[in-house]
Amino acid sequence: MNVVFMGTPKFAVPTLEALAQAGHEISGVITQPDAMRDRGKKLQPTPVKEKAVELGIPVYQPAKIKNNEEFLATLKELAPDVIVVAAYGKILPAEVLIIPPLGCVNVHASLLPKYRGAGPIQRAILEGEEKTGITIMYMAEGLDTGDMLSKAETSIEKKTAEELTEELALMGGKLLVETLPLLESGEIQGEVQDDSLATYAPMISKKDGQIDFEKSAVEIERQVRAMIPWPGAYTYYKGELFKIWEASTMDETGNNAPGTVTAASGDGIVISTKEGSLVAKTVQIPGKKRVSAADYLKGNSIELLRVLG
RNA sequence: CGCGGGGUAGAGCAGCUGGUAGCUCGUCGGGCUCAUAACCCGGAGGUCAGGGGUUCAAAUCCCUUCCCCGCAA
Repeated sequence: MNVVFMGTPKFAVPTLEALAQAGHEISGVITQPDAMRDRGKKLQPTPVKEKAVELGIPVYQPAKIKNNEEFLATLKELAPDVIVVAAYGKILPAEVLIIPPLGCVNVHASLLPKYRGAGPIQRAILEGEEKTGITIMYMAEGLDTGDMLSKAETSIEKKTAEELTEELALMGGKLLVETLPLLESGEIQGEVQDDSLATYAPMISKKDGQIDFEKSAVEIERQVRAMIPWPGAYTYYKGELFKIWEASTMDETGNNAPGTVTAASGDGIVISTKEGSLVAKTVQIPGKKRVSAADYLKGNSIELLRVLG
């Protein structure tokens, strides 16, 4: 099939690869414009652009999609049978959605209708879901509201958002190439989403990483996993940023105020919470690398009974 | 050239108002102990990221290269 692919971050790359590997003719790749991504450096291409260039596919990076006649014309010229979208980063207007005969198909990282939106993976972890997955769906004008075509599941367990993203990305590419032929032959039809079950997963922001020790240790541990690789779960120790990259929980709540450091050893830095205690296993302070609690304590002292936050 | 922190023994850090380097952990040897990831004694281990400069003398001051990281995006 003649496919136009739209995607931006790392998550979208395996889908692009899967499409190419499945032998589809990818006439164009649309991705976000290059932007300043790293410190000090200059413009950086998106992961999808890098892969597209590697595959020798023409790349388009329109600054905007809406009311962009030139882009619309280009898209029509590419004459895709279907447009595949994976974490592109912008809402597609109706005039784009109607271009491909087979429609626009989205690879979404949740089991819709739950977790519509830009942060489905992290939100599923935060909420303590046992499983999540991939939904391949038609795109509609609403946010992730289109009819569903296929799904695949995986368990969350103690995975981090980074691990889940990688896993789901691969899963998404696989499921997509399995779904496309069925779509082309008309063997499957979209299943309408039950809006009453829908939840919204807003994009993760820096602030989502701030730890609130008034929550339970279990919730905070989920937050730690959900904030990997970005922005990282953090609190403050003596006014300085203190990130926790890996943690476990203990049942003991104790009598200390939430956020109090109650113990520090090679096994971890124990912090009391509203319910249970959090044991920080891997931490990081500004300008330094992530280190195990044991390594951290070799050269840094931690004041017991100090309250973090 | 977005702002900033940092590269010192295997690991994590101190020293940085210049005079050949120190702490904690680990490691090796010994001692104590019923016993120990405990304690005591002793030892090994460092071109102080690379290059250049200032100086009688630089980890410490100046210039530069490489690498790591926090913030901001």
